[in-house]
Amino acid sequence: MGIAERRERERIQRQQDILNAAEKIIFSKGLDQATMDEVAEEAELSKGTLYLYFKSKEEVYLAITHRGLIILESIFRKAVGDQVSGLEKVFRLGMAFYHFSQEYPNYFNALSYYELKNTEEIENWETVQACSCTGQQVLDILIQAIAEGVKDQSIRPEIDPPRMALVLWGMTAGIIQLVIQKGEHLSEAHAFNLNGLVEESFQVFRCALENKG
Amino acid sequence: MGIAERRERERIQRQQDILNAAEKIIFSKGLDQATMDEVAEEAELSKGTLYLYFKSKEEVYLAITHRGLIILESIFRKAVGDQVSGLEKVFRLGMAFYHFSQEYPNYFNALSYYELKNTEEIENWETVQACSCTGQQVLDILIQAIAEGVKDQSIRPEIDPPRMALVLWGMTAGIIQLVIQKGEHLSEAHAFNLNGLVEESFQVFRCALENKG
DNA sequence: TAAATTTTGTGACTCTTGGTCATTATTTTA
DNA sequence: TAAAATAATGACCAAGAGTCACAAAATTTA
Repeated sequence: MGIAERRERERIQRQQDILNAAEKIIFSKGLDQATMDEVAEEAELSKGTLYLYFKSKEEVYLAITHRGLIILESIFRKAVGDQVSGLEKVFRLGMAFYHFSQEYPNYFNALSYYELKNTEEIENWETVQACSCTGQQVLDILIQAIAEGVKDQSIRPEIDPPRMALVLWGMTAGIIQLVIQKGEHLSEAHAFNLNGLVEESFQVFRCALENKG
Repeated sequence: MGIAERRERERIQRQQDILNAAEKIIFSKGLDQATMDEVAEEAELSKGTLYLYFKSKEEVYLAITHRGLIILESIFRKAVGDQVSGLEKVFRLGMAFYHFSQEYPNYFNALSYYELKNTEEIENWETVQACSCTGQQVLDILIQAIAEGVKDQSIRPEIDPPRMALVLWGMTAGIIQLVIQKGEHLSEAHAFNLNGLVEESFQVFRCALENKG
């Protein structure tokens, strides 16, 4: 019988409804200011029900983070869709990450929060696993692009794709975060034009990767 | 009369005592788990007294962050003390930052937290100003090193010191954070040796900065 | 279809904790 | 030493995360 399946579908749907409500509240007021009561009201459910679907507020936010990662993965896949050199793919991934941060700032924030958090204590949570997994898939796309670049000789042969992928990821996340978090403050304090700083900073990578052989 | 001065000294001392207690608690249990009651007990003061010296828990942590920035500034000054090329100074600053993160991981975490936070709403706080100011001084050391490098021709002439300083800062913070936060997880999951990844990643900067003219 | 059983939902309640304030203690001044 | 100013206290409050005994709804059984 398909009742169990339908139940599962409904369960997933409820979870998504709750996440939609949570996003509305959290994205508008910020994680700290948002309360579970508000989320419950927005979702037209009682607070107790939220806790039937999520272990805690933390897990709700983690689930939202996972949504962000899914979106990022899809964006990354599109970014490497064209038939271009590995090196070019790496740059497109960098730009894609930046555009993601511009188009979905709230998801980007969630991601930064997640990367700052120590998830060791809660590593057994389903949602942490999911984030970990999707995060790895996203990283794999970058590793793959670098590996292709090494193969097609657009990227220097001595580059180790997994290691370089981590380096690029960390650095790109770092510079984007700097720009979007401290951007306003820096630009008004020093009449600093931050436009293009991210794009510009990708040039730093170019000569590190490019094969001039 | 020197009573006002002595009072001011005592006030500063109390603040420092409170911060010492707060560090003990927060650094051992983490910011979220640490309570103001515990801090008060550790400081052998009543909770109310804490609030005579700090506006909130947030400000206590911000003051701790400021301590970290002061330490970092001192480390940075030492790092550029020798008579070496500007380019070399930039690398020494990168390594100094990394060593700081290893020697004072709790202060580094505080810094990451601070850089993630949106301090716009509380920009008028004394402590935020202090962090902002010391943070700028730290950045100035880097800007100065780059500028020296441009002058002594160890760094390419078309590099704009303030912009490149931001890029290097963001990227370095990003890669260090990646390594220390996700390091354990990544290394056990993929038999990944993260040793030297930071040093290695500084090589990315080398060809971006180095003047081959 | 009606009763029994299982699943899902509820909201009043508890408990923790950041922050306050009327009161008390100490120090300085007159 | 009395009055005034300053510092410290801890009982108290409010807010919000998370719980649980109970209720409603859906499903199964008879």
